[in-house]
Amino acid sequence: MAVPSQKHDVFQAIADPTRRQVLKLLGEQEMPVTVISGHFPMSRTAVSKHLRILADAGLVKERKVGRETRYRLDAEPLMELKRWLAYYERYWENKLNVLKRFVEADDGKSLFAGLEPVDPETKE
Amino acid sequence: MAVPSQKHDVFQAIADPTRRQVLKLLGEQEMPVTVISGHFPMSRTAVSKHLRILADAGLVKERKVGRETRYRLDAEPLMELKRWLAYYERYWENKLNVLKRFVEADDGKSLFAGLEPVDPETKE
DNA sequence: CTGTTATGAAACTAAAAGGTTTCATATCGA
DNA sequence: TCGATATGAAACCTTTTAGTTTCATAACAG
Repeated sequence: MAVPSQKHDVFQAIADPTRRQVLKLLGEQEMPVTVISGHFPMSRTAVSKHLRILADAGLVKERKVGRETRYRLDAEPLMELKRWLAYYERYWENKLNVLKRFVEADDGKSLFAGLEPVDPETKE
Repeated sequence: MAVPSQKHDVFQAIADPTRRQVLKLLGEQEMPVTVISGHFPMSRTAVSKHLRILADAGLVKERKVGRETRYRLDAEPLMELKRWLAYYERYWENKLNVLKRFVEADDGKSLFAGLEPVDPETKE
């Protein structure tokens, strides 16, 4: 119930440039497939498929209005991406990367190794 | 020169679960292909290909040490992802989403439309 | 009712992705 | 020098992906 069976995950969904553009477009405003596909050099059916993939990942929601289906952005699943990304932030935070990684990995023992191009390959 | 020709971009690179695991593994420590592939249920060659894709996206760096090649994480390209993601943060920040989007899009005119299920389909 | 519009499903295609196995090359160790 | 180790390149295979075209269905407008 929490995870709607998801054939496609967020990482996969945003891997395609077209789909990223679609997301951006739908951020502005809800719109039907025909309008969306007007922004792309491909058939409406192709865009429709992209929309299904996005919907699968939970990134867009659909709403029927008469004979048309309106699509809109749901950014919530991007939080997973954000969390994933957060893990790596420490690696680029600043010039202290090397030191920080070293300290965290080594728990403070041998504090001064690894600050030079010392290379763990000298391990024996 | 700035952009190293990149056949693969970051979005594509992290789309594959195996590659995400490789990244995580390499965050801990630099290591050669043989060691890396020991963590995966596939051939060394397959892992090697994943590494080339990651390297293509700039996410890993290689260093030759004798007969082996050591790979290590370079998280820098993930900043592009972070920037991309930042755009969407406003959509999940809090319950004021609807209001915020409306205000930003409309530049303050007609402040009270759109707060109800008003639906732009009533456009004529 | 009739024709037009909006859309998804189906069938098909070409190219890319993710693997495998085999082979060539370079470095190590003795 | 010789055999073992580490690795990338090549050729090949299978499944997915991104598109296309065609078709059926549902809702609208007269």
